[in-house]
Amino acid sequence: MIGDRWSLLIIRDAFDGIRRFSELQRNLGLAKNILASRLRELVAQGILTMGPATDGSAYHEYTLTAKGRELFAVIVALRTWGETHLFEGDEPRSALLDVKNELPVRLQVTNAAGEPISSDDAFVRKVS
Amino acid sequence: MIGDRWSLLIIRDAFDGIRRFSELQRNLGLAKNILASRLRELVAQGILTMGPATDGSAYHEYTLTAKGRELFAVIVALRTWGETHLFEGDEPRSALLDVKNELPVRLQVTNAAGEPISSDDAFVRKVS
DNA sequence: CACGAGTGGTTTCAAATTGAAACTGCTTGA
DNA sequence: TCAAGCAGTTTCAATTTGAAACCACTCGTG
Repeated sequence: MIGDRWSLLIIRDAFDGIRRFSELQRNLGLAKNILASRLRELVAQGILTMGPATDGSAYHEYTLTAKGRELFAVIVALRTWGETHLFEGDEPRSALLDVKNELPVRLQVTNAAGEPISSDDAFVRKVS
Repeated sequence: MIGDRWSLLIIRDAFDGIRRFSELQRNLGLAKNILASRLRELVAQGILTMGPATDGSAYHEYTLTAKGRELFAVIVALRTWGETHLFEGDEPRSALLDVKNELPVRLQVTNAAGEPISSDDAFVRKVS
């Protein structure tokens, strides 16, 4: 799933409201066969569904399932990191804003009490 | 960076304290040439650094830079999603816990006021 | 209602990437 | 001292990618 170049970008676009095959292809600039293959995989994994278009046309569109929408935090995290590290100086960038007040969205790793923590404050435990 | 199968897994292992080449290779089960190539790339991108080993041996080890450590939220998000969706039933899984109280770590997308939001509550704005 | 453009793919084929295995040279511990 | 481990590199076959051509269907326009 995360194991390739395009799947997460497709999911990101899906969160941005992109639903159509051709729109995805133009947006991402990937080959149509690769896009078709990735969409097939994402549908098979239950992250996207293919349904009839909502605009009345005979085409169909891809939308996120509940399982797919749960990737929101992943996309926000990657977007945040990318915005601060993947640009040099004056390149075009974008921000994720709250619909209501248009202030930037934030992402926090917290403990059970809701206090922000860093990687030093956490450890992994194997669970059988 | 996110554009391949192994880089994020290497970074995840780095957060788990894996620092040595051979340890990464055993853990991830990838070919040594691919691992060497990915480590080179990650170092070149300033996500990892290669330094002398801290255990006194003449070998060296890879550690996360500040830029790399800022990927913590991404790794936590992916880990959380994977734990709830990538296992069926009784397979081995792991949890990320707070060092102090051993309670699970959580991840939240919030607005500026700190209130949790979903993908419907946010939109992307292009900024020049 | 014909037709040119757009949609949503599949097929084909060359080029790039991956992965397994063998090989190398240095280090470590017994 | 010497076998095992570390940290790679090289080689080569197999898989994956990406560009381009092709195809069938649908839409809007005149």
